[in-house]
Amino acid sequence: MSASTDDTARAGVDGGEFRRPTMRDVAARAGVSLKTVSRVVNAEPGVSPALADRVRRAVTELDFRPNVGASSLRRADGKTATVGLLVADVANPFSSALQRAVEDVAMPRGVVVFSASLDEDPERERELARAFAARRADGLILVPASDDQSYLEAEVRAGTAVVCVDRACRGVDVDSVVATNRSGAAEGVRHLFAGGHRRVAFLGDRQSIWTASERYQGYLDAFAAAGLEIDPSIVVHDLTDTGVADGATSTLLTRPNPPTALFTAQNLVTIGALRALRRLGAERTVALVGFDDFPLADVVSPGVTVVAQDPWAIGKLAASVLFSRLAGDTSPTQLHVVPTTLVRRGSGEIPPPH
Amino acid sequence: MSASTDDTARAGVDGGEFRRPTMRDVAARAGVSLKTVSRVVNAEPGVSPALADRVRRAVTELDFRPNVGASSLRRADGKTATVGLLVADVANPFSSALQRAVEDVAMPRGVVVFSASLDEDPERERELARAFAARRADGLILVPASDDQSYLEAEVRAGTAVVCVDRACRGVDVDSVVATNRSGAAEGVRHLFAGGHRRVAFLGDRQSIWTASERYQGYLDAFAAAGLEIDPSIVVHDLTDTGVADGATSTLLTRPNPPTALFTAQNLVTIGALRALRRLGAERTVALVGFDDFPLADVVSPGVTVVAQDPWAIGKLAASVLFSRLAGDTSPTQLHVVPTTLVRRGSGEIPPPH
DNA sequence: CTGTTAGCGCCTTCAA
DNA sequence: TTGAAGGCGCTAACAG
Repeated sequence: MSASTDDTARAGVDGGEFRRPTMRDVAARAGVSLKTVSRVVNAEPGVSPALADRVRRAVTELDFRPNVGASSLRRADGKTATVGLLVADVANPFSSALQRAVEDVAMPRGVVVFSASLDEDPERERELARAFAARRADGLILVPASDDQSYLEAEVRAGTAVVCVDRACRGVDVDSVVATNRSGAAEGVRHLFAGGHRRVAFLGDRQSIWTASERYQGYLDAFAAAGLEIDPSIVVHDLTDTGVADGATSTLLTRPNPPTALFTAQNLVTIGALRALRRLGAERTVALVGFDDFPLADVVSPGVTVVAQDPWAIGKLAASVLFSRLAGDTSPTQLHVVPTTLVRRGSGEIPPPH
Repeated sequence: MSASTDDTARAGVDGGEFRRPTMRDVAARAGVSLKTVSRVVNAEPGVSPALADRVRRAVTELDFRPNVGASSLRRADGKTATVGLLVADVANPFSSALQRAVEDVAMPRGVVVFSASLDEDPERERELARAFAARRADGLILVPASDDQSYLEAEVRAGTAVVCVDRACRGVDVDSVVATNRSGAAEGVRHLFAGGHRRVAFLGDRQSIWTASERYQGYLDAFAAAGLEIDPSIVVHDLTDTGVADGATSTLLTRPNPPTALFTAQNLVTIGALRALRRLGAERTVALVGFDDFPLADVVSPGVTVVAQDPWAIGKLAASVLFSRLAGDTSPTQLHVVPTTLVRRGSGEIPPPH
């Protein structure tokens, strides 16, 4: 039952598994040398049509799949036609739009994408970058979870292209693509001021996250420019998911002298605030401006006014930069800045009471 | 400038790139044999602590990264600690929740995930499955876009584990994990009947998609069980994105004798219908039940009643099955069925006029 | 406990 | 235009 007297395509493993056909098998079947098969498979010129045809037939008959790992081992450029993508959470709409954009640039080039979620954990960032490097990804697109990417220097020197997205890389000289977090946040808060609000609460994620602290700076900028004092009791950080954002919003709105408007600095925070507003029946009395757009922001009522980033455009740009580096572009690295836009949908235009 | 007289770590490529250190480099630096390095790197027993330490130091000093491709080439099991995930669209909430679940099962095992979007294109399915196979993914989790996966047979025979999700695989004997599409859809429609509706429209995706046709069957089942006639003029198929779903809903509701309730058979269709309902100011007069839950379904007003699938649970199950197959489970393949649940949120409880 | 030899599947270099 | 030899980085099988 487990005896393997057949030496062509059976593995010795039990369960009746077959050995994958190799170029040698294809060559034998087509009656040519291994190198000729290699030429045909890689579309190298200089093979007579007759031979090429015989090879192609053998390839389909045997269901031959070239082994990219083996070929990159010997190949001059060592490329694997693989890139890695590290985001905060693939289930977050910002991340998944980014991922889709990267895919859309990679696929037409025959490049496949590794992806992984970091959950803002610096250790996971390093582990997964290492895991992708061990699989010899040609490039890495990374939404940094840590504040120092110098651990990537060896990879970069070895020829791995790296692009940081959403937050700039630090400790290593590579390209980054970021949005106008600070000025965009300031614009959102100014919009609330323009509507007559003075008590504008800030709800944001952990300040150790670069974008979170930038957006908080924008909030501060807007207050400073308007000559207004900040009330630290309506500033809340460390909101890491919708649940805690919901709770924090409740607390804020049910205390004495509540804010008349909310600025939520991240999409999950916005959604949490939205839930709280609805539960309290306050969605038409308390103004809300969120940073980062999300699906259905236009369908809830009132629609949610946001400072929108374009994750798809950001991803496209990041991937384009990555591939041009892989193609040999050695110009100085750049920090690419993508503008945000204020999208008025109703929630941000609610006037203060009085 | 491009001369390379240095033979240690410089590549001949211009641009000053460095060759990656190999086990040989580590061995030389630690003053041991290559095999000893291999043992330490792979945590094989039988290396004296002193040597192991020297090796580990050399590894960090050189920033050595083992080459998984090369190792799998020689390794007995040929495994790459890599799985591929093929979904309809990573940017769709159902797909991205699924992806996250797969990741959560894979990561603790040191397995990384390739992912790709198929956009319901059968050709892309085959191309990407082939691309993942060429990189020797140990397993494949697949939301089929085509109705025949027999092209995977060679992979399966070669030992690649395959699990189909959302729709059962056909043409190849592998595990599948699906939801109760037909009975769930019937339950959703029955719920509208129970609320007094008789004119219930069906809005769905292309019937060539297995889940779409199953859900349509459920719609038919509910009508048959209730002894009601179907009005084909309020049945619309081929709704492939939110835009066309929005348009179709508008058309349906602005014609004479419009339906009093909508059954939308996919999350993007539900969202499109929602947009149309709001634009027409009909969200509180026309009932709506959607198949498949989506973020913020509870935040819009009224909340959207849905037949919910649990993509995270489905993904967890699919990944568990995959890894148990990879671990050697050879029991007969199964069709795992995950139940759907009706979630009442308001839109499905709107009564008919009169 | 440590090292040597051979070869995984493929591409490079070079010769016919 | 075709093919033979050698080696990429690593591990299996066997020595010592």
